[in-house]
Amino acid sequence: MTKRGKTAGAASTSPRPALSLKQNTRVRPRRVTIREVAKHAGVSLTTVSRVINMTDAVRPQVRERVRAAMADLGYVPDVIAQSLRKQVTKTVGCIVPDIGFPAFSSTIGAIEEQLRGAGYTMQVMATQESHEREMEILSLCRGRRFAGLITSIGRDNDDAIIKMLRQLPFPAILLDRKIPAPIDSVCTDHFSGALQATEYLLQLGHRRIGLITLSVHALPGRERRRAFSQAHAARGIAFNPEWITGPGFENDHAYRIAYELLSHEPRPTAIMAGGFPTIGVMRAARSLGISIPHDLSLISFGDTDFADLLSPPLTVVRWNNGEVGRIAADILLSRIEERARDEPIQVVLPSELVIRGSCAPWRQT
Amino acid sequence: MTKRGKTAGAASTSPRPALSLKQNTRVRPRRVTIREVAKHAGVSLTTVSRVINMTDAVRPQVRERVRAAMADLGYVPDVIAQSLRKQVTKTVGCIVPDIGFPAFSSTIGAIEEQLRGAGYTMQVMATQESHEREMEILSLCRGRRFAGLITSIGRDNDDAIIKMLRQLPFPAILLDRKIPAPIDSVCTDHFSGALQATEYLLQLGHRRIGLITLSVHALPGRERRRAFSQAHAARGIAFNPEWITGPGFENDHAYRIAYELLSHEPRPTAIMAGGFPTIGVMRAARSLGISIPHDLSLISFGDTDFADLLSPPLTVVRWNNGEVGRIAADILLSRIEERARDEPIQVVLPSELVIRGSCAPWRQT
DNA sequence: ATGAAAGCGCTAACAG
DNA sequence: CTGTTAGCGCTTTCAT
Repeated sequence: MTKRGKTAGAASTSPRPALSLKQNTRVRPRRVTIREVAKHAGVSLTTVSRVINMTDAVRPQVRERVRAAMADLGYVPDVIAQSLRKQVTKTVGCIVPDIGFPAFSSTIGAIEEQLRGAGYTMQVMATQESHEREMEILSLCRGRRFAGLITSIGRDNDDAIIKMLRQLPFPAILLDRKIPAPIDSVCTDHFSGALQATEYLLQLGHRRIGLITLSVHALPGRERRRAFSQAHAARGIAFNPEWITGPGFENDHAYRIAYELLSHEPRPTAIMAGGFPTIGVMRAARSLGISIPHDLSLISFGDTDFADLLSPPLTVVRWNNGEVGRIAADILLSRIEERARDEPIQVVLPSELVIRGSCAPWRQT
Repeated sequence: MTKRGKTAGAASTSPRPALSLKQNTRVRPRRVTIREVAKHAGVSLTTVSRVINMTDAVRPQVRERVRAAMADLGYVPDVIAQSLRKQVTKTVGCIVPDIGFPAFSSTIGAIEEQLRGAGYTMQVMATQESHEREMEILSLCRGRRFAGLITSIGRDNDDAIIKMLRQLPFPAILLDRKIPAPIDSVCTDHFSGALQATEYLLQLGHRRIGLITLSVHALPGRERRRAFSQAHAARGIAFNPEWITGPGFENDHAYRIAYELLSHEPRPTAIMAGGFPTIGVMRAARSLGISIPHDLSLISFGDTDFADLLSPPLTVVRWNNGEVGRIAADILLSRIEERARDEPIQVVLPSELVIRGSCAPWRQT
């Protein structure tokens, strides 16, 4: 940690440090209240409140006087006080496992944009995939009077979490998760994408396919496994359950899993892996001298900007994370503003296989 | 937008839709107040408040009674009311140009983690690089009673922004920006990284180098330009100012710039580009049949997980965005809790050249 | 060790 | 159209 302090230098010419060591302290402007604005404009609080909220007619002349007073004094209404009084906030909570993780950050970005457009702000919290943190955060949310909550909780079959979610005093919407409760959700159709991918590999002649994806505790993990099984079953092909595995979000975990998977014979001739894990697989393959796609075919769940610049260009299952966020925000907003019908809204967005260069036909062995 | 509604089904057996269309409405639990807890425990509000805040001694027996009442009723203190009363919030604002942008999201992730550890939450806002939005957001922040603000404002030489920043009623810290005001900041030493990169290229014999980076309105852009010039000057080599250009954060903008740069003779024999723009350059080079590193050397500002998996593996200037966020959060926290000395704290973190395979010696032409 | 009362800054009846 | 008044849920003197 390279810290280089830097003295302000302004008063550095004075011979001795004066008594007040605080002379450099930036004096923070005190907050101006509605009361002072009222006095300055020669009206009552109510009138000021009215011009702020445009809730009632105010004589134009007076309104301008108040506006001027607000500008003069640099008045900005205290959102905290407003929220307390109105008993509502314009803040939405957003809980994800990891903010820095690209899939989440692009979703979060879209959510923020959508919320902001509707006059809401967003508070983001990361669970770091810890159940404990998740509970902590959820209970914290209860106290925050959020207008709503958008979340991709870690596992969707956790009773304690589900209970907390149901008890929230505001609407919530799930991202890529499904729980046994009447709650809105926006999911990607990971089943269909994984099905296409598996079938493609099977068609190419692969008979030993590995699957690295989320655990069964999250919808995408379950759906991909289901698609994987179904595609195999449809052709009467058996698969090795040991080749199905679910890593966390950490980077090198996938590397180790892939290394393990690829270093025992017989090894998979093809692997399908989550976006991040794919990088681990590529690295493991390189370490082991396994060439893609000749010795190993690879499909990534999730497209990226650079996927076509890798060598070979990555074949992927593609969907739109931004769209997931945007739609989730829209639905939540409609729920908050009670524009939505009572039934839970469940949206499923498509995913598709994008064939590039990381898969090759498998010579029968 | 594929919306598939789904009826709740529970009451679907009833012959006629009953009068209450709202029967499926999830009844949101009403908020429990401190008053009810007090009544339930047979004590006064004050006592309950005391056990919440552990601010005064309460007889253990009574304390347990209150605790039980809180648990029974599912009481969670109203943070809004607490904030209003205490005149402080435990929320920090965070403003960046784009949340989905990897460099920012990893910083944001680290900030959130650090803040959460100290009991703070974070509100993120994106400016989308719009000056107007920036002003809007900044003024919104004033009203939010944030405990502090962490921001990477769009341009650091904008008087209106600087003025707003100074007038904030809470401490702020800048990320990779420097403004003429006594304000804390955490920056990466982009100068040194860019200097190493330029010198490396020059050493390899390149005499026509292009630079694609942020505008001069942001510190990194200025520092990289300065390093670029200095390295050239030190060797008495001239450079073409038209080959220095600053794109926005959008993806294909860089592609167009690079395409332009590379399609006129004489064209650069080497390009240094920001992280995202690098992808655009690679794509442009591919479109034009220019091979890297043989026909064009390439250095990226900013490392990524996949940089070594590209072909060729990307030579980059590397620094640590997470560290920037963590340190910024720490400093802000120390400022908020008034543990910091009065002088502005300016931290500069190192950057370094990581040589991989995307640069080659240039045959003299 | 506990309680009563006075607000934090603002909005929403309710009168004029 | 404008002002007076009563809180929102909580913390904090100040008494007891």
